[in-house]
This record gives sequence, structure tokens and C-alpha cells, in this order.
Amino acid sequence: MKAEELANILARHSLFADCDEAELADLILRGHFLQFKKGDELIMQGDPGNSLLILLSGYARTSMIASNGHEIVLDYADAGQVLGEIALLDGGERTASVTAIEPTSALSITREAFEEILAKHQNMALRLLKVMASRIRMANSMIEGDRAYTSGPRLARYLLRLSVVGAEGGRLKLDLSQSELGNFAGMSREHINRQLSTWSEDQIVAVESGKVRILDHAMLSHIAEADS
Amino acid sequence: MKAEELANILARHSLFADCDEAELADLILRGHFLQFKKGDELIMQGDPGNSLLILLSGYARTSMIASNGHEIVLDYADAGQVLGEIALLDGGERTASVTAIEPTSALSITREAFEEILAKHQNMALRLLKVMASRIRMANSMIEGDRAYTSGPRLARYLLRLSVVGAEGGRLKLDLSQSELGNFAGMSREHINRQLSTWSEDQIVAVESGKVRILDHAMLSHIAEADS
DNA sequence: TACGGGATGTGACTATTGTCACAAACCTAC
DNA sequence: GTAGGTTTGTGACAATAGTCACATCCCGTA
Repeated sequence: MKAEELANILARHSLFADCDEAELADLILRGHFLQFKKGDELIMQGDPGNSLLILLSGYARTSMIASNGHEIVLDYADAGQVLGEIALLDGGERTASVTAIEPTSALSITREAFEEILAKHQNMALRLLKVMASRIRMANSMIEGDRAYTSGPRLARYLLRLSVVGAEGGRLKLDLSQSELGNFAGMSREHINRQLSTWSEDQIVAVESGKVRILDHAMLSHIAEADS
Repeated sequence: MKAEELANILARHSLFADCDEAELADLILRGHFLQFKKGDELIMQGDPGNSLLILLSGYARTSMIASNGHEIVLDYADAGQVLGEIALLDGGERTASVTAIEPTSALSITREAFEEILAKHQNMALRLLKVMASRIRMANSMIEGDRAYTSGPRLARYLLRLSVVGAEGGRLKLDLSQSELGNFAGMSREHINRQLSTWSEDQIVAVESGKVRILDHAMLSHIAEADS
């Protein structure tokens, strides 16, 4: 892929929107362009983490397998997202896997290249710090959801997190299976099903051919804030 | 307090152990020394976050109140810990409160000072990035614990997190009340009590005059890894 | 030493959610 | 179009943990 195309893709996403030419050029020069098929692992839990990825296109799922086999989906990443920065920074193992859920491309940057870029461009570090701040906020809000709310409000939150603002018919960013929704929201597949059925009767969501649509966004937000 | 005393305290803690003289000097020069009584709030959830704190002495509890009133303890911070960096970085509200649980002192650094120090000392940003990486790891492991494990293994994990390596008699870093342990481990006070009683019978922990001691560290670790 | 407030111990009951089982529907590829 | 896999729908039941209620204990202080 041409450097200018890469530059275009990067510049289109918030994180890199305010990068200057030189920064983008360095990222592209020092990065490797990678492509993945649906199902490929971009990052594997437990591996040593010596590189950082910037997702250029497609969607990927970030998930952990707990030691008892339980799968936990932490996030769904789209283009522009930085992945794998934690292990790169602290030299530890990768805490989670990242799996392409559709054909995906990414820019891979080694630790050496990353350190050089960081040293050369002051703003890069600040940008990364902001990314990580928002990650911590997200993690805290997951903890809050898990701890303080019952399954209903919690599922509502995750559906809202998957919703796109101006989507026609309330379509979600991703069409997840009910099992996958379960791993995301932290509840069993069966329970997801029952909850969606209930909401479907109340016209809050619609479930057709396995796809969830949000019909009553306001109501769902209200449920997400419920006292229990 | 004298600058050299402050420098000593800072240099004694891992995060700042590898700071050079100039960095320490700038931190101290630009920081304000603050003191807090037990129960004082160093940081208040919902406030705008325009400063960063470095804990110099004492212990503080980081906790969130969910919108339904549920209290969640995220961590207990000790000297050397950086607090309040998230809101400082992204300009948002403070996500959690930090409360002194004993007399505490801290160095407060404003956004302007922080930005100057960051610009002047390259390594500062890298250090902060590492701190935040470990925060994300911690948050992910809380999510894993909440999602994948039942209360027993989970409580075991939190007790281990509070344990100190060479402590005589298995004393914990902090003597928490059972309600507070509950807010930390995400379970009710009563359930904490019952679980501790059971373990106490099996000589895994001892509970005397409200203080928990870990008798069988190995067994507790084993429970923490249990399949369910 | 007596008092009062907070922390702890414990029983009984309830609520929420997971698990298992199985049928039906759907999709995809030959 | 049909076979085989995956996904969905749903009932019955079990398990885990929360809630409520109340007795008790402990500790600082007047």
C-alpha cells in the first residue's frame, strides 16, 4: 500500500488527526503493513509484547480468557485504534488477545521504532497518554457496570456502547451473536436471549434474523441508569 | 517541609527511583505540599481535574460511587503512587474519589506545571505511560475476577492483593473492616463474614479482633486460581 | 465503669442468574 | 435442495449471593 494512502487513513482518525506530516511519515516509514483474514489473531494473550498495532481498517475483538476458561470480551476496536500498547510499555505479556472479526489491516510498529518516534516527537507521548486515560475510564466504567448493576441495565449499557449515533433503524456497529453479546456484557447466552425477548415485546429493541436493532434509544438509556 | 526531605521521599519509591536530580527538583519546585487528616478527600469524584497528586506518606482509598449509590473501592494507594492523572490528561471529570484513610501528605502539581515538566523531561512521559499501563492491567484483572470467578476465589485474590510479602503472622497491609472488604471485593458484608468464618475453620486465615491474617498463603493462592 | 456506636456473627428467606436439555430455525456449502 | 453446523428460543431446576433481622461484641470515652 502506498504511503500516502496510509497517511490518509491515519489522518482520518481522531487520534492521528492532529499529527503533523513528519509524525505520520515516521509512523509509516517505520511501520509494517499487515493484513488479516476474519478470525486471525493480531495479538495473542500470553505472548511477549514487542510491538504496537494501529488498526487501519476492519474490526477486531479484544478478549481475555480467564484461567478457568471463561471468555471476556473487553472491547471491539475499529480503524484508528491503537492496540497492544500495554505490553509494549511495561515489557510484560499480552494481557488479552485481539482477533479480526472481519478482514482487517494494521500498521505494526516495533519497540525500537516506537521508542525512536516517541523520542523524536514530543506530542506522540501525550497522545498516547490520552488514549490510555480513556482506556482506564472505559475499564472503570466496566467495573462499575459489573459491580453495581444487574444484568438488565448492564446489557442496556453494552448495547448503547455498540450503537452508532445516526444509524437508520437503530442498527448496531456490529452484528454480534447472542453468545458473543453474552461474553461482552458478562451474562449467559440464554439470559441475553430472554432479556432481548422481553425488550422486544416492549418495542425497546427489535431482534430479526439474529440482528439486534435499538428501537427506543431513550428507553434503553433510561434502563441503563436504573437504580437496580 | 524541606526540599531535600521531599526529594528523599520521592526517590525512595520505584516510580521516581530513576528520576535524575533535575527532574526531582522540578517536581518539588513546581509542586505544592499538602497534608490531609484521616477521612479527608484528596480528590472528589465529579470535580474537574486540573491537578495531579503524588502521595508522599500515608494510605488513601480510591473509590467510585455508581449512580445507584453502590460504592466500589478500586484500590488502596500508598506512598509514591500517582493519583488523578486520568482527568488531568483528558480534561474530563474525576472518575473516582480518593480519601485519606490515615494522616496523609501529598505533592500536588497543576496542569501547567505538569505540562512544562513533561515537555522538559522526556523520561517523565515514559514513566507515566508505564504507570498507566500497570493501571490498565490492574483494571483488567479486576474485570476478569468479577466476571470469571465466584466470590470465594475473588475474595482470595483481594486478600492476596492486600498481603505484604514478609509480614509476620500474615498481617495485611491494611486492616479493613468487613464492609470495606466487601466494597473492595464486590460482595456483601455478610457474605464476607461467612467466607472468612469458613476459611478460619480451615486455618487458611485467622480473624481476631476484626483483623484478618493470612495463615496459609499457598492455600489461598490455590483458591484464587480455582476453576469456579 | 457504664454508655453508645460501630463492627461482627448468624439464621431464614429471596432474588437473580447460571446450567442443562432439547427443539426449532437458520445459514452455508456441496 | 439437502446435510451439517451454528445460532436461537424456552422450560425446569440449581446454585450463588444478597437482604433483612437481630443478637453480640468490642472499644473509646464521659
